[in-house]
Amino acid sequence: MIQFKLDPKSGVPFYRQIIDQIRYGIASGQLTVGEQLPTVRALAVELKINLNTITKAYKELEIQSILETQQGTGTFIGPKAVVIPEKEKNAKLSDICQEFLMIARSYGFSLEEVINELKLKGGKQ
Amino acid sequence: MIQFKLDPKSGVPFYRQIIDQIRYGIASGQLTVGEQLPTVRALAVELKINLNTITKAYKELEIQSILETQQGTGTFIGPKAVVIPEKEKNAKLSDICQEFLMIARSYGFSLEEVINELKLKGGKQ
Amino acid sequence: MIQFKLDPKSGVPFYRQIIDQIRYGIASGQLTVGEQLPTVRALAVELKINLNTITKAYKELEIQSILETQQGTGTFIGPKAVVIPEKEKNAKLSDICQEFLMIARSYGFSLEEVINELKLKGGKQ
Amino acid sequence: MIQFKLDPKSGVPFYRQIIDQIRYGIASGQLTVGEQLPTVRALAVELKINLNTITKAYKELEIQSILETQQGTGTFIGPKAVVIPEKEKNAKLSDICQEFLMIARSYGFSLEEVINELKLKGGKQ
DNA sequence: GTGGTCTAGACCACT
DNA sequence: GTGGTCTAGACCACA
Repeated sequence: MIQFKLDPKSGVPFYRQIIDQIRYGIASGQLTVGEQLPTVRALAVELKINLNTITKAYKELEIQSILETQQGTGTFIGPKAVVIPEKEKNAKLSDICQEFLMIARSYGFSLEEVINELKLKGGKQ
Repeated sequence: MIQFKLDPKSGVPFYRQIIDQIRYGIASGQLTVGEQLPTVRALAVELKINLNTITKAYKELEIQSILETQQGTGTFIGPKAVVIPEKEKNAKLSDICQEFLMIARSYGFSLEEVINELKLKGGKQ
Repeated sequence: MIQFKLDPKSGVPFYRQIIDQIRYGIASGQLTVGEQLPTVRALAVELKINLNTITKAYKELEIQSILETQQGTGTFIGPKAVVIPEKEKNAKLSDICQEFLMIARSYGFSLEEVINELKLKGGKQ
Repeated sequence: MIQFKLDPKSGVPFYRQIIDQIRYGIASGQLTVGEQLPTVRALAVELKINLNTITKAYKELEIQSILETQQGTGTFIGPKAVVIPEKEKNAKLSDICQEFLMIARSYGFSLEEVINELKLKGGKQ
């Protein structure tokens, strides 16, 4: 199971927050292959958002072969969910670090400051 | 002076990329107080993007008192450009680290991987 | 007798897969007029799917006069099972070929590729 | 450019028909890399369907790296649009042929009948 | 002008 | 009950 949380102030669209949390849930082992996700309706009620927004998030993950849906049955973590090609993974890591550094530096933060803050936050969880 | 580069694939809007690069230019000392920036027109031609996009970026930095526009003369780095309140700075640092960690984790990257990559990238420049 | 197989990934609904396999069983001579089909209950257990799904498939074939259900006895291949009006048959052939071509082309397959693959597969059985 | 057509009777969802037609347009050379697609609004008016339906189709193709969208600018055929891994392509060909044969046979059509019909239809276009 | 997101609500298809 | 599709309409963000 997994506890979803939405932050309306973040500027990140709801459906993307859901996608990120599911991806993180899988990567961190909270969600396991074959596990059923909350139904679109249940999650819509829980998060107090529209049903279509949940559908959109699930759909995108299905296209990416991370989720599998069976109409009339439910939505499940797909078997390929864990597999991320090493190549693609490294490229992605490089990408997001690059962008993050750019932003951090634009505020004048040094590499040390940033890493300290990350260690602080990272240690908590 | 400063060399602007735009990446259409990054998902970061053009005007924000420009803002980030100017802020970074100042923080890193490439841009100094009083220095003149390219005219909107010149930059629009150079980056092959719409004039309004540049205007929007300059305007937002002007609101933040980082740039100063003199009618008919041009746009300059303002005197307050370097000053960022300590309080605001820490909050910002926390914010961007928080979001970055969330994203990194959604791809399954560990804190160590991320920090290593950052050190690698950070050392180069 | 006939061995049913369901493919959840195909996108084709279960009840339709069952219908197709029964129709194919008849057309290929594996199922003969008067033969008894598995009970809905038995088939539901065997395929590990809901009882209603089997019922739906049988019911649709009953409407098409391909199956006959005798209360308390079971479901059988009806005597009209083999008869398909020539007109309807040609229209159907045209329909399914049309749709198949559209799909094949959307993936960039040429007519030759498709026909070769079909001959390959068709020869096996 | 490309001429879109929707068939409400086909049972195939609108957004999927659009996806198929774009894929086919690319595969057949009617749509070339970098070409701009109709705006979501324009296409919605042209096809007399809701704007969201077009958005959905474009979005799915964007996730598949077939289209690229720049907010405020438009939607374009992406550079990777033509590249389909040979492996994946063959698997797909096998898949769709398999399913097609199954259906064709369930109606009692022989391999010859089917191939003749396909040649007939395929020759026209 | 472009696309992006979200809502409310409807109806359909499948299990 | 499950998910799938579509509409009408709104408001936002970007160029």
